Amino acid sequence: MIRAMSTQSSSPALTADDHLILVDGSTFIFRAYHALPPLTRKPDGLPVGAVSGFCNMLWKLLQEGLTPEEGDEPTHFAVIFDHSAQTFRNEIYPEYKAHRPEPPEDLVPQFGLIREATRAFSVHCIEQAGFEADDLIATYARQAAEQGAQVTIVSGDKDLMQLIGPKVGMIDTMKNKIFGETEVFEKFGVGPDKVIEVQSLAGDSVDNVPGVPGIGLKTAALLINEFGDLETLLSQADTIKQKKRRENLIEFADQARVSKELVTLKQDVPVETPVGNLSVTDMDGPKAVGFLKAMGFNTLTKRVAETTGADIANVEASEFEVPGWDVPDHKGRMAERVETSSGAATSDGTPGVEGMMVPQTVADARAESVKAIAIDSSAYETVTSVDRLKEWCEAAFEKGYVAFDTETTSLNAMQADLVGLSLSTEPGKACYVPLAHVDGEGDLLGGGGLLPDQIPLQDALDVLKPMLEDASVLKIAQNLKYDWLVMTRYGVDIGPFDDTMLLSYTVDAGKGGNGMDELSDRWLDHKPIPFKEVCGSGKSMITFDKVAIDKATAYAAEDADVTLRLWMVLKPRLVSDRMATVYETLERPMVPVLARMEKRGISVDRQMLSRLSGDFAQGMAAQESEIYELAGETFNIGSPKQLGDILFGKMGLPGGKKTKTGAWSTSAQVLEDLAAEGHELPSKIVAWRQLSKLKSTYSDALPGYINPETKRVHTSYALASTTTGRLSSSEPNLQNIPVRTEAGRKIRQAFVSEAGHKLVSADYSQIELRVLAHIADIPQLKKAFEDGLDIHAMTASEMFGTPIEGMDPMVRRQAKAINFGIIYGISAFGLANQLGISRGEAGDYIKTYFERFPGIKDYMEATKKKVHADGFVSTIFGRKAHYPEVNTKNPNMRAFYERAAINAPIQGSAADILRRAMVRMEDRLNSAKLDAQMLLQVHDELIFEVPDAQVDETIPVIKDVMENACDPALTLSIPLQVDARAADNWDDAH
DNA sequence: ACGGCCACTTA
DNA sequence: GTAAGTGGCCGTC
Repeated sequence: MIRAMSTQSSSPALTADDHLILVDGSTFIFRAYHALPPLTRKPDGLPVGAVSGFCNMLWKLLQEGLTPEEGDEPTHFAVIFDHSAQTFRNEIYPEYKAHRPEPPEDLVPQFGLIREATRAFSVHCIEQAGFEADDLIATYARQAAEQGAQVTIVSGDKDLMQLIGPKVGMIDTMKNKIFGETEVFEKFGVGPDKVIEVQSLAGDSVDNVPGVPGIGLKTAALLINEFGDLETLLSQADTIKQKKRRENLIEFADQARVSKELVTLKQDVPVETPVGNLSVTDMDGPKAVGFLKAMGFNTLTKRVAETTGADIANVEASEFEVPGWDVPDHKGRMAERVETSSGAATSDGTPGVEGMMVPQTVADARAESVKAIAIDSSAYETVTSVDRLKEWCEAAFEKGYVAFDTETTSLNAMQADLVGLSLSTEPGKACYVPLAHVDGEGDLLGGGGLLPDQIPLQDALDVLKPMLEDASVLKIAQNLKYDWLVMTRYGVDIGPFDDTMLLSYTVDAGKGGNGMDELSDRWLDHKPIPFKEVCGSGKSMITFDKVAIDKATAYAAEDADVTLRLWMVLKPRLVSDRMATVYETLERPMVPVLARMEKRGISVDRQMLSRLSGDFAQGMAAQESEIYELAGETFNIGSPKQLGDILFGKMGLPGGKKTKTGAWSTSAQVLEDLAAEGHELPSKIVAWRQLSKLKSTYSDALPGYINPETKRVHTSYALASTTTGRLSSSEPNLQNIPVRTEAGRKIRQAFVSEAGHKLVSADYSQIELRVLAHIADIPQLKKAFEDGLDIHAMTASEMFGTPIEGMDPMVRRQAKAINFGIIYGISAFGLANQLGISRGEAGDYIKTYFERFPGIKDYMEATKKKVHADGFVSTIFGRKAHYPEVNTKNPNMRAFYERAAINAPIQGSAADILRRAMVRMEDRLNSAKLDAQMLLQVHDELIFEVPDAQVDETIPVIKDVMENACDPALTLSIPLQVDARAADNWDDAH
């Protein structure tokens, strides 16, 4: 039942019985935009997230009023908007709000829609040229209060707090917070009547109100409480004891006066609509329903229809134009059109000449506006007081987002100590908070004492932690996994967040690197200060804590500034390129998952590795003496050049392949061919090299990665380093631990579980071939997987007509090589090499294969066609892999990119599936009350550490998550199969 | 000290 | 034939 709304005739005067509600539309729009997940209208991708938030808020307000109590229903109601950026304040102070970036591109079309929404709900929609919404609110509030009516301002904007009084209240419906004198006092340290005095001293970084340097909210309140008001303070400034404060108050007195004008809301705007005309009117049900229907807000449409009695079926969705939004289905593809215009996209991802002729992409437009504000690394603030740090956090809360970066003593996050951190809330405005800088000069004299003017670490963390963990502030970082790992060691659990590296990777994988310096150059035409310019490089490199604080500020704050700008440029591309789901399901949630895996690490048996190194050395020594004897001299076996001279020069053996540089190749393949001809030396070289590799890369190197504190090895996973969506692992790479040879498996045996635990390895069986069967839709392959057959034997049987039972292993081996070849984008050349057959024979095999499985050929041709036309290919979950140079004229390169493009959807889809499993795994284990810990990922395998007693219970859960990882987004036409085993070491579990 | 090349390891 | 990372050698700076 709709609340009684009097349609009283507009009267110029209000009475004590009246209640005026003034909704601050502008700040609400921004809050709704940032607080709510992005939402787009179904048919055309029109962004409507903020509109939805606004409508829900307005409806709730109209339905329920401000509080559950009766009697405060409004008699007058209006939503007030800002009209334009330029106001009388810019005449007083041109820099006012100058640092404010352009609104996000996907918010722009929503401004008009929200005004439409207001009118659709039959609510007065007020705006006036030359005045901010705040001034209109101030004027209406004063007029209504003077006439004795009650006024409630709906806003979270602190600038409106100066209006609070006996008749004027303020409420923040989004945070469900009522602002009274107490809250004002908490915020400003003074009552509402003195708020402007305090603001004019403290200034406002968000609106770029200058204030007086060195005076923050705390000091300002102190001074105003002592002197009463700004003018009294300024006239008696010479009596202030603190030298710097006194000087600043005298020097910047006029700046304070200008600030006061800026923050004082104008209460005498010649309003075009008199306050008496703002009376509440009955809602026009069909009108509201028509609008909501057009927006596609099904739930709210239904609710409003029920309440107003409008008949949904009989109401047409209203029609209106959205400036800046083209014909449906056009806009969403603009970004791709830039790419598809042949030759338009250059390798660095920027549109070429033709790109200028099509509508600019959202990101391009945003890049232009972000670039317009200069990057000046000398203009950043060094935060040295807790008060200033609090103000920066306040700014982050105000904005709802903040760019964030840590500076540490090491590139290795697991052993990096925090040195400082930087924040940025708007382009051009960033700060650095030094925390642990030491004297860099005196290290020879045993110096290294903590430098002065740094906030004690714990004090800073106490201020930062609530903000970094608050759900209403989006933390923006470049490669957040690093900062997450650092901060977690200081007890801070960062969230929610965006990662600019992952944003770039999501939309541009394959177009180039995703490092900050490269992205900055690509999108902002700006080269940030290189790290080596601050810390040096190589042997003379210093740790960041030894860097002078002013230099550190320039470098670190610039990183935060650049990160924020990159976010502003890249985030809209999720919408324009329709990649939001990929980012939100396959990229962003991987950050905490991988961070926890890295943090856990895995245990390796140091003594076992040490023994192995000894064994390998012995084996190598035995080979060495025989090699020298056969060669007739000693030489460096590890030098391909010297080895080539011996083999192909001195000994006169026939050379096989040549390397890229023209030298005779000494690859294992060549040496094995020579061995097959009866030569003794080459096979010994091969054996020596294998031992040498095992020793240097694994048994010698791995112990050096054991973290002294945790006694475990912590690899680092790169989320954004492959074109296909696979992860990579480094320092150490735990994705290439030997498994093929007996000697190699000894290394794997050194990866062990803790006492009382087992290692569980769970791997997908033939996941890439299964994905291929699904994508290319091959009936025989799908049937074979459904029936659980030996896929390679089935392939051989299909190709050569031999029965599966009693099949020659060599025939199966050939079919297996062909299956793998298909995944790799097969060529006769490659297959011939792999199988040691002629190019002609290999070509015949491929021909036969294509005849038996014509769908494979179709898939390959379609993929090649697509990559040439679009410059990218996609996985089954929509991840893109770009090949910007696929149209090169060099036939070899062209074929190479084509093979890569054929492989990418297969490899990438498998990678997506495992990512989905990983994102869900921890929750599923937790809710099953299992203590299994996910430790490693190796492309088709996950390794867990599981308490002995829980192994049997855990394995089915792991298998279930992995085998059903595609649900509910997608149903594969083949089953996924996971094999899992438990053992005390990785080799036995595998 | 750095980077390219070659070799070897994995999925 | 796809996708990665690391270590030793060796020429260049």
